[in-house]
Amino acid sequence: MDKGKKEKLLKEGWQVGSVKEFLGLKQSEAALIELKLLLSSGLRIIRKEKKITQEQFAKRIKSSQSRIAKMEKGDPSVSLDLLIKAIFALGANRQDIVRLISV
Amino acid sequence: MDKGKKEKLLKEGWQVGSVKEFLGLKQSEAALIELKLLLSSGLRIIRKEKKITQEQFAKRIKSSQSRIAKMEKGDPSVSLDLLIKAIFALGANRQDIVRLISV
DNA sequence: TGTAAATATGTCGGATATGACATATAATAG
DNA sequence: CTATTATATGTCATATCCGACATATTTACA
Repeated sequence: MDKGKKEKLLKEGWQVGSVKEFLGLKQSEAALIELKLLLSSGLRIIRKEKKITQEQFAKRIKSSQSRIAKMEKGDPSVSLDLLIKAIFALGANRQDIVRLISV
Repeated sequence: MDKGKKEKLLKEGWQVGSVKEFLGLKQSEAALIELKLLLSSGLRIIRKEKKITQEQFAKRIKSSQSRIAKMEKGDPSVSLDLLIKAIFALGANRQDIVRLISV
């Protein structure tokens, strides 16, 4: 490939090395899902430690029981924002989050 | 407060200890914002390490330059999901995320 | 300086996540 | 078993976030 063309392609985003990066995108999707699952199960564990029901917790954070259930089940409709907001609302701090997602 | 009433209130969410928990909610909001800011600046650092512009990066992850700018500036319209997806897309892994948010 | 590249800011229509609700299923006691 | 309580699942209207675009501002460097 000639130099000028390569530069142009690079400027446009990928093209050069695109297959690898396509995999990269799928990888990062997978990494995000893994992360969410770690937080989902962490949320459930912490809530149970606090000995409250999904319904009680939902009222505290002005959400709904069904959404809490979805959070803890790793439902794809649940955002990272909501998950982490919920974990913080249970009294956890950043280090607790770190512990949850470190393996 | 009599026992039955307290149980009923607890069942409804907070009421008992509500001021503390109100603060707790604001605290968790603050914690979430702090977290996002750590990731925002982390994203910028990693992108610069990779020596690519916001525009190039945007094309790779099928986003837009303006959204990348907002991510890195900690704009409130940017979700945690998008931030972390972007960081993963730059080749980072979970441990890298952990490093970014550990103080 | 000037000027081109990079980044920031504002806005918008469409896409996705939200709480709420109904209802189904599972778990726990009596 | 069978009530009662807890959790799960499906759906919906509204709220929020998204990429895209236009444009302003900042940065880099001749």
